[in-house]
Amino acid sequence: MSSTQTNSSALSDTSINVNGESSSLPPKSQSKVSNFLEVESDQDDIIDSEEFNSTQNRKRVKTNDIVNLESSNKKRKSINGNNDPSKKLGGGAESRQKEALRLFEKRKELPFYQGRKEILEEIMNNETTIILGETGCGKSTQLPQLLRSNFISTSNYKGKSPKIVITQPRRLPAISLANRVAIESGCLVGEEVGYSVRFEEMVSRDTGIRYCTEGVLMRELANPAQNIGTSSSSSHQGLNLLLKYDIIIIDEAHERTLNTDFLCGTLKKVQNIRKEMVKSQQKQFDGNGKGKEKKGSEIKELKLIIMSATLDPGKFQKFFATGREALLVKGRMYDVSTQHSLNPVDDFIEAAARQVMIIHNNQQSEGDILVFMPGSDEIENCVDLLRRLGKQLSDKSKQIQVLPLYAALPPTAQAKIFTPPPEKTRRVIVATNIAETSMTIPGVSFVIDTGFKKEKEYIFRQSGSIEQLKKKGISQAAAWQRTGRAGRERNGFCYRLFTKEIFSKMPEFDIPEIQRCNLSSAVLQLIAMGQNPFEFEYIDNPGRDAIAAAFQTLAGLQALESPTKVTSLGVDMLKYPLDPPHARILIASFENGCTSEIIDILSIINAGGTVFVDRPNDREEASNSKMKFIHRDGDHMTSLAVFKDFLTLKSSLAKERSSSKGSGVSLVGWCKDNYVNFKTLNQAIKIRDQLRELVIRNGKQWETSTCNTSDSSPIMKSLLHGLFMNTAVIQADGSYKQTTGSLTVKIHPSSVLMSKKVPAILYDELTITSAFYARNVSTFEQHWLTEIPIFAKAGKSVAVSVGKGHL
DNA sequence: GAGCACTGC
Repeated sequence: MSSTQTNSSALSDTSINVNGESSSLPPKSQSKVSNFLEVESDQDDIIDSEEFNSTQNRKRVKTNDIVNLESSNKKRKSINGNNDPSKKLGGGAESRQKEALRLFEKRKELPFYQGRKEILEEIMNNETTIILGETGCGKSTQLPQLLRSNFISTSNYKGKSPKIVITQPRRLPAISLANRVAIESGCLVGEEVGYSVRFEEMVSRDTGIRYCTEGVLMRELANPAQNIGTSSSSSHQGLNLLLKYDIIIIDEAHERTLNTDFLCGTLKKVQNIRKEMVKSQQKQFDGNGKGKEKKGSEIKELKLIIMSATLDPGKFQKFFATGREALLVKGRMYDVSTQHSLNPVDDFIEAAARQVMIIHNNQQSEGDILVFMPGSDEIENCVDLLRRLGKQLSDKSKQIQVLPLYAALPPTAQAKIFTPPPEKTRRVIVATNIAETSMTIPGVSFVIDTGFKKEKEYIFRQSGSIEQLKKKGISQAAAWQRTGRAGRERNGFCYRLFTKEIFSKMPEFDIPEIQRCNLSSAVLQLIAMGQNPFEFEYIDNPGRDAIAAAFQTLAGLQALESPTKVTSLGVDMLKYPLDPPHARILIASFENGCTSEIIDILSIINAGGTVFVDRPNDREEASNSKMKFIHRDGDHMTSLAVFKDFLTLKSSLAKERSSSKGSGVSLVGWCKDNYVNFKTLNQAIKIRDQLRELVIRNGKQWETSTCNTSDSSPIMKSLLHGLFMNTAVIQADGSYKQTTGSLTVKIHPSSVLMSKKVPAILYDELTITSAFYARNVSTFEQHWLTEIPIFAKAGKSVAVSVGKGHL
């Protein structure tokens, strides 16, 4: 039995197929390729040739494909000669309406549109609806429009269209979907259809459909005061009831990000509170008979819609107690034949390369090859091997072009996958998980899956958490997701470098993020919302240990007055998009007079990359170049020095440009020459701007820095306020011992302090590989620790008692 | 003297 059948039969118990198609599966085709034997399809609806032709147009309006969306926007941009779709397009309202009307004909062909009646009815009749939408069914673009135009007649809305929010796990889809739906609706982005993501917002008073990232909505839930013009009744013990929205859609819920889970739990609560409020409001109106007068401030119930890929909907059904079947909407995907390795593979890099060459040499059919690897190291090895093999191909035969793809690659290298390959060349892309969900690569017909990924693991310790990046086997769900990448444009093949038996023993789903990450930020938000993290309704409980660890961190940071109440310091910490320790550092900088420098340092840390590029090939040149930036106090001050030079050059280049004097120097060029990571620093600028704005909005100043780089003590003292758990002091033998724990830690070789002997160190993170390595390290004076509350008070009992006392 | 999955506010 194929896994598809397993999957589908599981679904048939719990879902209604709204397209009215038979749920029985077509017979599977059989074929033999190389050492693979078993053949499976991961798609129920194999599209026959007639259907195949008729879907050619549909592909252009395929909704989940962000690359398609982008390219369709780009086309539009070039037609109108305008690079910003948010600005007015060349044509006026009339031409937009025309375009919308033309697109409407295409939208009607989407599976989602065809099932709209059942979908609408289910949503109207239930407070929570779960929709399982296959790739390409159009759910993310069509559902909000459908609700906006068809929900008016229901009694709740009294002639007004409902206000809708739809969340996405990632920024790019939120923006792309808003752009797409704006075009379909015949409006400009920010009018009827808008979006809000970090650093960017396009919404107005008229916006009826708002796409946003999950994090944005989570922040909104925790910040009742932030909403301008909302009455006091809109919040409930610190929880924003989101009264300005009628319907909230959680899209891509199957991804189970930390925010997916916290949103589901919190929104369920909001939904219940609003239901109670509607009831008591009704009683009040019935009592005094003045209901009509108060119509303006009338509270409405909240409708929730959970949309996910076709995975097990049982968890969501149980969690929301819908008592209803989930709606299943068929998609527009092509058939993918899946084959497993007959024997276990011992060298997956070599096996993957060999399989690439077999496909390249044997297959008649067209299409590029996508290989999934766990990490960059394996990718570079595989790319080297493939390029060597590629050189052995005869000049007459079709060639291969091999490209690596992972997040740490510079943008120019990443962009190569979107350019057409050379003539008579098959492209081979060797990628990490980035190609599983974050990036859609065009032209792929073959997937080779090693079955591995890398994942960060947290080891919670009272003395501070330890991180480990581990190579792990993937889940069955992830294997199907990878398989699906071969069937986006035509029928495809997926070769799994693991046996069918290994597959059957893989976990069915990934462990949700909430069960494997640091919860301190989320727990602080929950408490601020008046919720008890130990009693919060979780889809999957993160466990008492993880919650207790978060409590302990927060207590140490003085963010908690009691397990159910946040201190004013804690309230201040929530005002910034930073982890609690980092927020604490920022707040400490207000008193230490070094906010400008601390904002810069925090921006670099949070930019999600290294300051210096580190490639094995040019390590010596890089380390020589690094010398000129080195600050004796450690990595934080060194990063700051690089950032300051970067910013100075940036502003002088901007001045040059305005006076049209070109010096030929570029920011990117400077970064290259100095082995500095442009992507990291550029991202840091964005974060810096946002933090500066928030500091001012919260009545503080960042410009009045009183410190200079020769005396970094105010900066170090500020860092210590957030990182006191991450400190160690030197021992007689030159090793470092934790101050809050008993581990012996080493300074990571990437640190400027690596071979220095300093009395005490603080660090951003502790990782375990061949030893416990402290990364991003600075030195400080040990006696400063007495200024830190938990060290000042006798022992470390404060943090522990709050963490443990209420378990 | 070492190995760096991916997001997001």
